[in-house]
Amino acid sequence: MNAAAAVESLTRSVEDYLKAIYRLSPEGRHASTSEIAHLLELSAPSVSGMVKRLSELGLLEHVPYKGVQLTAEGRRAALRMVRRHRLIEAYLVAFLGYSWDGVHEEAERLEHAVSDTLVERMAAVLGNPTVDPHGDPIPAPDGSIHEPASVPLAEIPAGRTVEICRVDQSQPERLRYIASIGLKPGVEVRVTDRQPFRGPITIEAEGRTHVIGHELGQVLFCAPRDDR
Amino acid sequence: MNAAAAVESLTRSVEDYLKAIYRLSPEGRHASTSEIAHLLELSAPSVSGMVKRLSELGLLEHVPYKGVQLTAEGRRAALRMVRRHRLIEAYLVAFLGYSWDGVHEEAERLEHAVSDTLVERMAAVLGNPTVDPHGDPIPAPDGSIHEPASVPLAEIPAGRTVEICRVDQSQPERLRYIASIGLKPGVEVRVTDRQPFRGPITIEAEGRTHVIGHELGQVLFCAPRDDR
DNA sequence: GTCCAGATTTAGTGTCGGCTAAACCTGTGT
DNA sequence: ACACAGGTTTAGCCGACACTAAATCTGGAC
Repeated sequence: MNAAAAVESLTRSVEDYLKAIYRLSPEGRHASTSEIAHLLELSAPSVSGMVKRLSELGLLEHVPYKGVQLTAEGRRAALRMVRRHRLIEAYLVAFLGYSWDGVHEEAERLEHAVSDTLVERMAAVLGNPTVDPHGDPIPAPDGSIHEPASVPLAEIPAGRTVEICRVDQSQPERLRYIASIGLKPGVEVRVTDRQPFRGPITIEAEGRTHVIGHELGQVLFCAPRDDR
Repeated sequence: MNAAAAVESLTRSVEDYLKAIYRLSPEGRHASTSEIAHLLELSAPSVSGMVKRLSELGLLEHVPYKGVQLTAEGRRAALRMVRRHRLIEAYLVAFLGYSWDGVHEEAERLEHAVSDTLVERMAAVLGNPTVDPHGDPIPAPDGSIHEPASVPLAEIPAGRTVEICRVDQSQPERLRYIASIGLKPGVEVRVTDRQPFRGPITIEAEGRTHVIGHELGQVLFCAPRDDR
């Protein structure tokens, strides 16, 4: 409705909503009120109210009782936050001794406070990386992003060797466990055994053998490879 | 009145008020409502209201119509913010290419977002500095701070050589000018001439001669020295 | 001692962004 | 075809913090 809501000068809250909606509505799907509420740990009515305000600001499209979608404007703002978040994570891991399974919270607060200048300087000293420490792609300053194809480790047949390229970070405890056994993006993994019916998966990584549950296998993503 | 208002979990606003009051009330003096309002660029009634809330929180002592003073609790919180601010400035200058005359704003936002952990890591990689890029002392984590004695350049008699140890950063334009002619903490300066009646001061620094107004001479502070 | 200018506080409002309780849709099962 | 469960929205509320206008205090001039 309203024209250009300056992408800077959005509230901390608004930025969080946009990021959440971006995560929940890939490929033009709709994000529901309750999904957003759950992700942000807010009540459904609070979300309903904010959704109304944001759609009046022109940042999203609201179909009552169906859900919301980002407008181009909203998407730009969301991607800007994603870029910030992932670059901050990368920076903290590279230069300030953070472990890749624990940076999330710090980045969550910093992403609302840094200037564009600072973000770009961090990007520069990092050598303009294209993925963050969890293997998630970092959107370019212009908002372009390409999600490299990947398949969950749980779907790799026994006998294959793959490289972990991404780790789902939505469950912190799992993230910590994965980190504790040395699995992280870049590591080579050989699937030595896979039990049926969502059974345990046996893998070899860096010379050590681990048996992990099917659940964990759905949180680790590998680059699909044509070799052996 | 109230017991322990956790020093963490203060609002951005509250943190700004405490910092301002700390600056305005050295040595147990009182900060007036209008001074605070002016420094924070708020209306006097806004300050009055916040002062009431903060004194109910036990962070400051309010004597109506006279002014406010920090309590021990408030002082701790304020010093925590000052430490954050100055360490962030030092970090940005040292590692991210900021100039010492332009870091202030960035630090102003970041100081509210960083965790204690991050601040201490920045301090560590900096080698636990005791002064920031403007020469202002950085409070220790326990809140202790020692303001080294210093005198304005404007009061140094002609003929003396001194080292600049601190620069008042309250006027950004002056700060920029000072930086542009190469004057900064650590630089040696010889006062070659000083005109009476708040007249211009002639100095030599790093082989170059500058004539600066008395005003600028009050913004640059030097370590008092017993030598020549 | 009184008066007045200027500082301070109180009164009353507004916005942002949360909440709960209640009303309302919508789609599924029978 | 309809009822009902569960998700969604509306209504009404609250707290933090800003504002302006009005009332109030305080200290200095005379």
